[in-house]
Amino acid sequence: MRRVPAGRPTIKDIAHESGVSESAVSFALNGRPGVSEATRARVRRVADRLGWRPSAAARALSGEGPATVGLVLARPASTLGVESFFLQLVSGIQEVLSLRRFGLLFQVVEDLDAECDAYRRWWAEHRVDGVLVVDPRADDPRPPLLDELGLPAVVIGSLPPGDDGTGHPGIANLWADDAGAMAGIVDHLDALGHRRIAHVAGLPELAHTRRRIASLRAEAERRGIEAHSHTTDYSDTEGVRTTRRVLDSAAPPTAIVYDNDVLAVAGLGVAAERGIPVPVALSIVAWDDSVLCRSTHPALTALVRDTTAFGRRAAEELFALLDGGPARRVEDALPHLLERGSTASAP
Amino acid sequence: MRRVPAGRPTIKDIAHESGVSESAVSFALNGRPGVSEATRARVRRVADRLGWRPSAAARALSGEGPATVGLVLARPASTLGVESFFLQLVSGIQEVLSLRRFGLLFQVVEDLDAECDAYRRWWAEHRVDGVLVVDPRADDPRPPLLDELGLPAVVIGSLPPGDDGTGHPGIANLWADDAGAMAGIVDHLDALGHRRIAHVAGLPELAHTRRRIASLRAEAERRGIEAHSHTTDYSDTEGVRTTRRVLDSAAPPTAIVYDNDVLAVAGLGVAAERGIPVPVALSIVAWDDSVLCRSTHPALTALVRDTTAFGRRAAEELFALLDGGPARRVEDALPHLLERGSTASAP
DNA sequence: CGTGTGCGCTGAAGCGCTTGAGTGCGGAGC
DNA sequence: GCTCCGCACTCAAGCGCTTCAGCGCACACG
Repeated sequence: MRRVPAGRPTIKDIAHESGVSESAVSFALNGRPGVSEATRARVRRVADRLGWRPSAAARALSGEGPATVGLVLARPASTLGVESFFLQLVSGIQEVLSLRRFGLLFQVVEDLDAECDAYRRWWAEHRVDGVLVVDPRADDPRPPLLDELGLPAVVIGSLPPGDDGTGHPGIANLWADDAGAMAGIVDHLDALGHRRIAHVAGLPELAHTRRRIASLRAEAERRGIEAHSHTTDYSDTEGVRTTRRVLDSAAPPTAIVYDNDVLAVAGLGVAAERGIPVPVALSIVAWDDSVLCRSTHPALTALVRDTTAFGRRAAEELFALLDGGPARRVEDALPHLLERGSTASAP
Repeated sequence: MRRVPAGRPTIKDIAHESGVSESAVSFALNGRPGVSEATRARVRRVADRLGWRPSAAARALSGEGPATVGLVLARPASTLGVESFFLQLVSGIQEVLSLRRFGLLFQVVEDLDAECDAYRRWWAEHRVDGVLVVDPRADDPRPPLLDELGLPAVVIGSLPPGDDGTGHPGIANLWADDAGAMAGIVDHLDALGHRRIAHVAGLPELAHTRRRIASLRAEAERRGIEAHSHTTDYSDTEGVRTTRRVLDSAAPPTAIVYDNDVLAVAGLGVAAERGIPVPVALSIVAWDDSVLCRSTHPALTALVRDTTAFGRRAAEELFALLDGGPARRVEDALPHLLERGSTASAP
């Protein structure tokens, strides 16, 4: 019995072994016409036996593209690492990528400029076939950049109010209905009798922050509820500070909506520190569920969405784009509010 | 003025433009001898002007390696996404990788088998130069596999008790002194008068869990303190359940050490639910600091380490290995205990 | 003035794969 | 029996870069 050649086998080895040319092997293994079924089967068998895998580099060089998708997370180090959203998203993305043996090139950077640099570099170095863009924002420089580079991309998240995503024909968009979700929260709080609501929001430049703020204002106005939004940088420090300020105001809210789990937990901490009973004197809602929301006492009422599925859909959309499909604008399922122990009737 | 050629410029374009051969361009741009300084400068200028970047694929194909490092995170979906440790580690890793324009290929998988598959695939497809391995465990199949594949690797984290890391010559190790850190915690609690300590630990198969458990037992025995460890899967659910069980025992502990921030927050929630005042009646220590530990009320006393620096050192160690250095075994700085409001004298 | 030496550069091969242009051959069609 | 066609396959070029052998030239040396 012949030994498997040392090092990784190449199609040349397979060609040798099965007595056909390299091109025949290539045809056979890629399932394209030009070889008989008998030959195809034989070649496949030999390839399996030798444990052959296509060299990503060689494929990339000869036109196929590097079979890799890029993802950049632009977050200052201080806010890094606690949000549940992100790894779940990645997990979903990879479920889909792995079906086609695509890799995920991942980068964490400090700011938007660095993110754009990363895209440029990946493009210039032929490192990715396309990218997934998170945290869309107002006046976002990334869609025009990616359009210019001709790098297929899916923007994950709702676009800023007024932007319908048609400006950049090469860029697809998978959006969550932040406005609708906020309306649902206000609905719930309204039904509980809350008339003063505070909203501790995330970064003001993010599109979804703007959508939520706009939706809160509209909904509150419609119902004659008093509501104010306060943006933060998502850090616990600002979560604490903002919560304190809000509670110190002349007419403090009876309910606070937090834009993520970390902020909500920080807010709950402030309530505990002040001896304000939750939910009796104050209701708390967290946007995005996570382990955290379940761990606190009381557990937090949270807006639940299937982030893994969200990631899956984003990756599918990107594949559709890579396969030559149109850049669509797709809406994700509406998240739902899971009532736990942190919301109750207004005092 | 000549237009920049459409698409990405190649060294051929540069060669044309600057009137030398492609090989001269290659020499010039890679800083190797064989070209005059004048030519080198000229070529560099042209390359800059055209915005040239080496094609990762072409480089990879011609011997240089793909300039990419792999990292797999094997976690069941349920435990995913809340630990602060991970993204910080990645952030540190990338600070170092970016210095040499290396990319990070990242994968999240369900279990260890899938992780090994990922390594095999990356190796076969020439996708990575080396990998970083996290969560070392007892009877870990990964070092022998990577050794066999000849894939340079750095194992991040302490090896299991009894394993000195010399078994696999190609694999470096960056370890944190979990035993020493645990000793420091016991020290602190002992000084506060605690005589009954519980340890809500992580996954029993992980090496650092074993080190911590062994160290706790040794330290407690030495001081005549009663101490028990209880392993969990890191989930909040088990954190809650284990804390309840521990507090229900005949002689409940006066201090609990949690193996991560999520477990600790879950534990604090149980205390709140039962009306047990922290730290008056119960002290809580969290292993690994994070936003979470600062957000709760009271804030959690935590074992602080510089995870970003840890990541940086791991990446440096991998580069050293790729540069042909020996596979070393390096110890990271000892973490320190940051006292916050969750520890006090024993009741 | 011839030879040796090293510098600065060129030419060509090769990495593993894809792909379009052939090539040989058996069978259908007249 | 000849042409024509299409199938199954081979050949060779090319993707962008590295690298090694080699080559001409200026200069130093005897």
